[in-house]
Amino acid sequence: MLDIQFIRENPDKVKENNKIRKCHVSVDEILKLDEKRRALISQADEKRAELKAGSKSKPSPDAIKELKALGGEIKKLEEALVPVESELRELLIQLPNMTHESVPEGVDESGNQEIKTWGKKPAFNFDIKDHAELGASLDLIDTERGAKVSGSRFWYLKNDLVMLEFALMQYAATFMRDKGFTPMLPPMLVREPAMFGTGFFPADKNEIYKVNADEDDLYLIGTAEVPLASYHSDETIDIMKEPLKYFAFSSCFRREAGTYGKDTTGIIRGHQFDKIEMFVFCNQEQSWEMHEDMLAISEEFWQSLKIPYHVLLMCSGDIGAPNAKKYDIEGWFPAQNTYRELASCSHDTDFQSRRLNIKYKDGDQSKFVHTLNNTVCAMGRTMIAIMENYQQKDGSIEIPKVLRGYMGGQKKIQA
RNA sequence: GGAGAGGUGGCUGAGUUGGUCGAAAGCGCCGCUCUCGAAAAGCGGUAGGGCCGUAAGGUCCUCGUGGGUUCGAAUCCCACCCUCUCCGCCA
Repeated sequence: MLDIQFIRENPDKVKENNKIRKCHVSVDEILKLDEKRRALISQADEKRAELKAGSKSKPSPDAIKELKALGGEIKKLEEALVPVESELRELLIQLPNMTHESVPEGVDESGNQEIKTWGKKPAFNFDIKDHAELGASLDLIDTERGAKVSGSRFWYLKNDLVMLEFALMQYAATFMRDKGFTPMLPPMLVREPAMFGTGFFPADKNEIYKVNADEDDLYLIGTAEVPLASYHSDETIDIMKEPLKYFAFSSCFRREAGTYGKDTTGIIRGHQFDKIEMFVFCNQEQSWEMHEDMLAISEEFWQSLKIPYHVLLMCSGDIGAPNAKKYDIEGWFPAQNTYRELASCSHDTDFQSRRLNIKYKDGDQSKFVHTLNNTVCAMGRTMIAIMENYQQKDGSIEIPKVLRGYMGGQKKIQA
């Protein structure tokens, strides 16, 4: 959500931003409604002040007659205000965040800039398998029975792949704790305000599962970002010296509407996966540096797993509505001969904190916090990267050195 | 799921026969006085937000949330949310 005062004072900037963010909401319409709204409020306030003054002690019968009339006028103004406010709000919540100046302009993923590559892509002297083939031959993934029980895009993980996920979770959690982040296990069902506050509603509503639609107002989270961001909602937090840094494990649920036929083999895209996410509440002065720090933490993580990757600076047309700026880290997937998204590092400035009402005190000034989020480790995709990059000629999979300690010293996954 | 109690400012907690109550008191916090300094004591200040205004300031809204009754509501009515206690059930 943008500050209405900012829009009032910088309509051209907002219009320009809408253009590069592919948003078609009319800024002029917003300004018109805003003006209407303020006029109505002023009128109503004036009359209400009159009414209040007149009602202080017991008024005479004559005075009551007048006050009654006044009350009617106020009611009329209030009724006129209702549609104006709801229309204004409807438009405001559709506006994307203001784009940071360092973000390249572009219409889709073709506009993203590769700003770094790391690691040597493995050279194989044998015919490599993709992760689905490896999963089948080593009895690690059962997609057929997943579909039988729950439908398409569901699966069972089995045997050493399960143990590998537990090892990864343990490794990633320890890694983040050692970086000074507070470990969390959040609720995976949230109410509507949490979804709205983080920006998933209204923009991505059709991506979200609603539970017991008629009975409960609960939604399955698509990422731990939602409960983490909402953790401090309606609070004033103390972050002038140090930001508040958290990481959380959660399962993630996504409807994947409109992805028919996309990534249908293996476990690259499913309705449910496990992920560890980091989330930071930061003051406005330190947040841009924090964003770079978070990217650096991610890079260190992938380097420790020795997964080749590159970093993309996402363009204006390919970032989500809450983002002011975003980096993606894409890992090398040898069987697809391409990079695929492993992590997404976003700076949302005060877009979420305005909706969630999270502030901090800077001296005697009250300001909205900046929120940042970044994937630590999405288990499924990470395991694909491990399986494919670490596969051996004999069909086995080597286990990355840093994970072996969490698997009782096991070095390989083999039949 | 059944029965009951309750949600007031950073915290504790008054206020429920509707009328200068956005709200007593205490704690906490900030400032000043006293002191070489600190403590104690005394004095003063101390919620958030909208709108108008360069500002000073003015004005309105908010006592869980949303509606309603009334000239006037923290106080009355309705719906919802949350917390606590007891019973039942349960990983």
